[in-house]
Amino acid sequence: MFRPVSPKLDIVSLEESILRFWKTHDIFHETLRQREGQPEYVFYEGPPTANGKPGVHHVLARAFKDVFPRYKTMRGYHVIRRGGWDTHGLPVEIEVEKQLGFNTKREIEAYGIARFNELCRKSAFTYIREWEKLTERIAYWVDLDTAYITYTNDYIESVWWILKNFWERNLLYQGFKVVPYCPRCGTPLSDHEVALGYDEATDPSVYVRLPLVDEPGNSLLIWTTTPWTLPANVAVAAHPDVDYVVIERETPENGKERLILAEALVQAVFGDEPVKVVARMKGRQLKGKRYHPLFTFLPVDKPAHYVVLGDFVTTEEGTGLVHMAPAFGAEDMSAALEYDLPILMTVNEEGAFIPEVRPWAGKFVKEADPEITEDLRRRGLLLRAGTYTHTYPFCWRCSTPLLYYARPTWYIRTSQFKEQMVALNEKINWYPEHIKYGRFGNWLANNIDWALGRERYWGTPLPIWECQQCHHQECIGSVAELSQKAGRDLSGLDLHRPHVDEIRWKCPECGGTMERVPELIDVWFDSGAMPVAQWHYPFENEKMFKRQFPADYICEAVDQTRGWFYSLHAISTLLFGEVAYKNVICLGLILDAQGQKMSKSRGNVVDPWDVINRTGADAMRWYLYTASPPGQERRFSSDLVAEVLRSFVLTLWNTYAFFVTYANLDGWQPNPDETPEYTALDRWLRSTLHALVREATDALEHYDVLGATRPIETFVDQLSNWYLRRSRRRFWKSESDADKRAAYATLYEALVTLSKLLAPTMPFLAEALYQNLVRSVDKEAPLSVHLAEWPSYDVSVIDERLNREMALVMRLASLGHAARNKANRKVRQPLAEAAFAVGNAEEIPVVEAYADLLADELNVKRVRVLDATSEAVAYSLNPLPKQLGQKYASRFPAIRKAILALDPEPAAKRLLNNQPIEVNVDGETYTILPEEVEVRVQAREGFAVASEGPYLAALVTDLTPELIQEGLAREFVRRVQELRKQADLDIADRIRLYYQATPGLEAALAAFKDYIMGETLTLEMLNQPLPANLPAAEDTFDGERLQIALERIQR
RNA sequence: GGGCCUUUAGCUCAGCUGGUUAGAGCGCGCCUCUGAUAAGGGCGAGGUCUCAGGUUCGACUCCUGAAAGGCCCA
Repeated sequence: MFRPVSPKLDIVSLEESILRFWKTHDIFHETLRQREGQPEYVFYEGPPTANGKPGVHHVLARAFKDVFPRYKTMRGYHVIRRGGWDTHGLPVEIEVEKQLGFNTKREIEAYGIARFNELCRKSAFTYIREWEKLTERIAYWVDLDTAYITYTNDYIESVWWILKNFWERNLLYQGFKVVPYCPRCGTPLSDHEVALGYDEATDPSVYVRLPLVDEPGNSLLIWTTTPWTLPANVAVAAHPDVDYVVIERETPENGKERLILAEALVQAVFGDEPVKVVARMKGRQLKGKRYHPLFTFLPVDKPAHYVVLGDFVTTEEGTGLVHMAPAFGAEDMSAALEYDLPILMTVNEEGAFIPEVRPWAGKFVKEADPEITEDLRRRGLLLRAGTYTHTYPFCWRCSTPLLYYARPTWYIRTSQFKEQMVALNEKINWYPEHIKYGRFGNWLANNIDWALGRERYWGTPLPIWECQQCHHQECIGSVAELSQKAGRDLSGLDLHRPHVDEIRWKCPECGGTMERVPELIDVWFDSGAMPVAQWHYPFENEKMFKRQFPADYICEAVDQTRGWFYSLHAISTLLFGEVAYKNVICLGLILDAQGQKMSKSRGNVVDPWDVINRTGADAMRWYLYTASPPGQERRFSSDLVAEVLRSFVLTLWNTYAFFVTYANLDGWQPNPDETPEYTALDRWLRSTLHALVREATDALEHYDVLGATRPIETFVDQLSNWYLRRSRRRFWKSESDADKRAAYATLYEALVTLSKLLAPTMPFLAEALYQNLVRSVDKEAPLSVHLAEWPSYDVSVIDERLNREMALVMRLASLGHAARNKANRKVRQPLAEAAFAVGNAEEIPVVEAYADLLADELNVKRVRVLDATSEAVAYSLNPLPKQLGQKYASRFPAIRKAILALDPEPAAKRLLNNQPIEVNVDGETYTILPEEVEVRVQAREGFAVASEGPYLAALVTDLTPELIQEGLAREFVRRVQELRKQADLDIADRIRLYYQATPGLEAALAAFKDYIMGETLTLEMLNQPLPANLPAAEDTFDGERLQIALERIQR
């Protein structure tokens, strides 16, 4: 016996009970124990930070991460799935700062780094319970008990080992560079962090005059969107080869003025205003022209305020003359080095003007922009001020606009490995593929050195110590090495600030004090180091590390292209000259139902729990797999998931419930010793099923989740709405013969196979089916579907021809229904005959072979093929462009025309007899083959037909008295069944039936008494007045009146 | 400004290496079927396949350009 199943499905409580089952039997760990010693399939978990609640996008990533480890486990691999937590970095610090109400680094230092970092350590796991709950509920099997944590000493020590390796190979260096800098966080950002924070910004747009010293009345005209950098101006750059002009214009204030700018930009700057060009010159002729400085807050110790030349100057916007502030721009800095210009640092580390810049001292630079502009206006130096909207980088965490700012910082020489990183990328399979040479490939090809240093508190300290006196530097690669330097055992030392900062020793060169440099490292380096650091390699676990490197599979969203995907790749390339991962699925972003990005500020964030509690985790997972290709951004809403439940989950569930109900009624059990006598329908379903297994397997081998799931939907639809519908009678009939057993065996095989095919994607439903279908009858079977083997397919069962034939039969059945509809003949009314036309000779036997099936489906007494001399139709020819076009190319239109000009009747007859026809075009004869022309049929007047392409169904709609009586009998049966249902009888209950009917109906009932009694499980059928107190019904149909009542007969 | 992606029915998506009548599901209207079904079947309304050029006997599909949206980078 199978456990009885209700067609009503309470999905949420079902899933919860399966969670308990997995927990009780520790199935997850059992899947690992079972595969101990088998080949490894390596998966890396990209560590999330648990200081925020998990959202739908995390469910997306986790759903996709989960598929392949489960699948590979079923294929026999040992798949360690170690979780991980990213715990360091600014996001954590910012949360703690908020909690403490801090805004500046000074406040943190006053509070104490030790106490601050303790809070960070706790904060990193604020929502860990939420993460654990959600992870478990969506059945993402990952080992959180042994998860690696980036803040542990072991993890940090491994990171230090990597850095020491780089140090010894001279891959770490300190540079003074203009970097994107967050004044609020007080630290430079790496390029991939900058990449996270671009947004639309509206900045001032100001045109400023710089009067020339030696040519009174002439001014250089510059343009900038950052007025705050003007006090640091030391030069103006022109392009040597660009044409510049001196123009003369009227001014409201003082009559005439002359301005110098690029000729190409005159129109853009002055528009329709009439200006007169009074001179023209190349940029190089401007070189050395001196101008009056705009501001003189800081002294200049070198020559400044003259025109320099630079190739970076463009004429795409502005004036073609670029103002240079070396402290605040990369190009400005390189020009300053080239021309030995002074560098004016007018801004402090918090992004405010220093005291020397008197009018705006202490003011955040961006807030000073309007005042600076006003100051220039008052002094007559401002030509025009407006606004300019462009994309500008903001801090990815705190949204403060970044400043480009000259800072000393540490770098990794990744650019030296550019070619190797590009070459290794060749070995990685990217899904979708375009990322490989697109976004990721371009990023690698334009690689610049990795800015590693962070001037912050909570993170992996950069293990470089420097002598305060002679600047001798040493890099430390392990705790043991540090102990040795310090001369004491430091194995218990917390490797964070401020504790590591307190370790000092005597400089071996000069006897000064070695102190750690102040920087931490970029947290992306932490995550990219996980292949090594999760095992505390090379200090221990060497075997484990080697077995678990590189990863076969990783999966994250596209925003990790320059994040984790890059940090893994860069570190692995530099350290081992090897890829860190072989296959990677790169997921698109999640949008709301309107296609808008989900964000807290828009208030359109969907809480994954709302979806899970409504429709269950499986339906949510399934939606994510099937809705669109994984790399594409996708819309998401609770309603879309609910549709999955209705159309897919419930269809499958009801098929399953049907099977269990009838199998139990018949006491059917799978019997491996019996070879079922399959019907054509059974063979078709099995053929389709085995083809499905092949397709899903191939898809998963190629990391194609969509290709492994959508075909299952199609199959379930065919299973339920064709196989089962057509087989209902076989299950329903009372004798238990070979035909019935074959039907059970077929349906059983399909359901069990489905449970396995669904195991990686719908782990709950798969388990529910498996437990009842397999475990309840076979105690030897693996305890869980997730411990079972992935199904194999039998090529000999796959019969492509049978699949094509059945597709044709379905199509003809559909046309038959359409013809009935047009003729206004409901299906319950039997008709004498249905005749079909098909497009070519090969399809004719198919109709004959499936005549019984079609007759039953369409409720007709006879099925036949319309013959070529048929009564119902006229023929037309449809030359097939695919075949003929490819064969005859440009002659195709003429040949087509010639075919259409033929007399269709004889031509069609030849073609349907598989004979060629001939046409003449321009004196040449062409032989046209039967497969090159489709024969179409058209209805003649007065027949009930429906057609599509070459296919046609025609019905004989004349009714004989017998047919009418049979129709009445079926109407009667229908009413009785309805009443049985209303009376809440069991499917197998026998009944006594009372009826009263008008004469026409009464005669029909008498004629079809046996049929009726068999259909309705009636043991006694009494034409009597209805007894009181029994379930009863009355109805009028087809002009007849009927009263019925029934009672159950106790057995 | 550059790179990548997307644009097909009201919605979510198919449409294979070009083939002449562009499909499915959901939703809507009408009809129908049912002792597994929360369903199924049929018919209908709903499409300038974002736009403009080009290649071709033939373009949703290939090429060029443009537009809108998204992501990424300057």
